[in-house]
Amino acid sequence: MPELPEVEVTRRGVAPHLEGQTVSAVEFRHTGLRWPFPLALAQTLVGHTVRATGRRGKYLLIHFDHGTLIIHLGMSGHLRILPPGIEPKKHDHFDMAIGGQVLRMSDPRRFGAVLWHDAADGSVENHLLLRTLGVEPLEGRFDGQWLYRHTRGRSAAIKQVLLAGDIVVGVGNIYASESLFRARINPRTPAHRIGPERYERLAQAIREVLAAAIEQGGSTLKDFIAVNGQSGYFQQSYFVYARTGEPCRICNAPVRQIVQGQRSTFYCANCQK
DNA sequence: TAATTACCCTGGGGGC
DNA sequence: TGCCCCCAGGGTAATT
Repeated sequence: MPELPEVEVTRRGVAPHLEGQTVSAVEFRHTGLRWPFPLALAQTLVGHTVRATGRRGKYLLIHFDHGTLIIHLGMSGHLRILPPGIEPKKHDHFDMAIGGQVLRMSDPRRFGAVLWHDAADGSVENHLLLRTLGVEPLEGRFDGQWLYRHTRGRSAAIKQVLLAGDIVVGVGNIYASESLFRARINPRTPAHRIGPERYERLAQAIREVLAAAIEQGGSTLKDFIAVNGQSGYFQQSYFVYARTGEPCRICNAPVRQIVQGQRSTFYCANCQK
């Protein structure tokens, strides 16, 4: 399932095929994903040129002069760049013909989204879905102090506070478990009970885990296929995620699985206090 | 008012 | 073969 590294790997994969190229056609094969597709998107995009690509959290941004196409991959979505004329398959919901190729979005579980933000409505950062997002974890502003300051009023478990996305974005279920393991913090610890030193370890762990996943091409589990059709392989380096009962790679104690906020959490009770 | 919790959407995969 | 249940991200509504 795409998390921040997969979205960033996807962005880097599609960017050279989109930037500076002009849209020649847009096609939808479904009424919508999480939300209905934007009305008249073909009229909005055809004839316009992609100026740049970007990313905010797990939202992929395709910038035009007159607005931004916002794409979220949900939990099973992926983008591919294809030559024209390839027959769409069952879950291929959205095509954008551009520069002699086709950007195709596939999303079996349809939790993803394709949205349009018009430049007349101001910066895309003001979009309803983007304006409440926390800081980017790979940006300079994000560090242990940032985590410490923004968790003073938060009594919920640190794992769930990370997932909420209002303090730091892009730390999904997999990377939250992995980062907490590396920082040696028990995922059930109330966020406001963690001090500056441990938050510094956590911030560093989050940066390292995400950067390593991007470097390695993103995780795959079952659903992620990179833009060139190759799978990433970060899952080979998991310390705890999906390793219930297997020995901790540090101390050999069995990895535990608990449920927090209806999500599975994996941790080592011996290493994480 | 803000934080937290519960629920919901979908469909692949595993277990029986 | 077919049925049922679980799981996932994250928005929204309900509750604390």
